Amino acid sequence: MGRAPCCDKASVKRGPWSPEEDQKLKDYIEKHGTGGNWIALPQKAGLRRCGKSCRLRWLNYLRPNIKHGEFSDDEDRIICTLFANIGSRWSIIAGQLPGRTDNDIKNYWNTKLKKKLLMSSLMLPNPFVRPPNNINNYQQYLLSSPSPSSYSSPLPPTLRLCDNNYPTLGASRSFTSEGFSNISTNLFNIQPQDQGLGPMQNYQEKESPLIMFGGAGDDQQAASSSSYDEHFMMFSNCGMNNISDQQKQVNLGVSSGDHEIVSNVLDQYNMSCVEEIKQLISTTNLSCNSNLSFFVDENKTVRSEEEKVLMYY
DNA sequence: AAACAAGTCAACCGCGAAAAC
DNA sequence: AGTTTTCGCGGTTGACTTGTT
Repeated sequence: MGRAPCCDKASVKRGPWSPEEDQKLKDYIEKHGTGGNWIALPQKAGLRRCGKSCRLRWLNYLRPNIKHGEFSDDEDRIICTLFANIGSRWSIIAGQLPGRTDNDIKNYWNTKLKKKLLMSSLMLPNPFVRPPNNINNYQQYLLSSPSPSSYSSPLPPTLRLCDNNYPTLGASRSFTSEGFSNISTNLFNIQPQDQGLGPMQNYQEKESPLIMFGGAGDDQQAASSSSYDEHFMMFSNCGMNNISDQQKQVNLGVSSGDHEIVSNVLDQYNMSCVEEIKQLISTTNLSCNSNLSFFVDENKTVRSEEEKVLMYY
């Protein structure tokens, strides 16, 4: 036996709203408010509509100060950053964008922004590639890049999205996607067979700057305490399900120390995106069940990982 | 010009949470 | 304290529009 329907579907009108219905609903709510009862409202307002339908119509279309039309670059950036952090929590994201509705943002993400993001990810150079020594302005370096983008990126170019289920780097043998929004930001070149070897062995050899936000347990400690240097940084306390409180404390301690380390390292690279990354770190709630992983590597095999991104989408 | 494909977005659905009883 | 009702959310649908062949 299923749930009782909220209204008699046979007697209510469905489909697009007519201007007359809109006016009736608007007039009623402006005069009486919603009365805290959407189910009873349509009858009182003289509408042959389901209460849920009225609520949706009001919230998404009729209520005052709704903003329609193009999303700005700032709005794009807010949506992308929040999505990377909290996933498809549209109502929360909408809360940060006055005048926008969760439905609008969800549609915008699904139909446009996701693709826009992907295209910009494929077109822009890897911003974590260390600029040549004679270039001390990273913005300049990007502008002189041989692969300029015809797309405008809604994100700082540091953020590239891919499926968290793809093999992650060797540091992450205890890294899991449990409870993780299915988007994380990754750029890495580690092979699946390298997983489980531990972080330092792999990355020191490559002599590439790698900054990783994410990981847990041994990996995190190893990266943070034993041999961090300019080649490898880690910041996170993610993936800490099923471990002892004591271990959690260790990890949390490690990650709070890393924040400063990461900031210092980012400062060294003189990149235009540094402030955005710092912002991302500071706004990310790294709890046991939520995390942000962020892998960056200057290795030239980045392109193949981006093709995986394409497959995912 | 017609047929088809792809994109868009308003609206619907069903579920879990919260509130009311 | 347990049950029922309502709300709010995220995923999905499908009618309509736009683009392509």
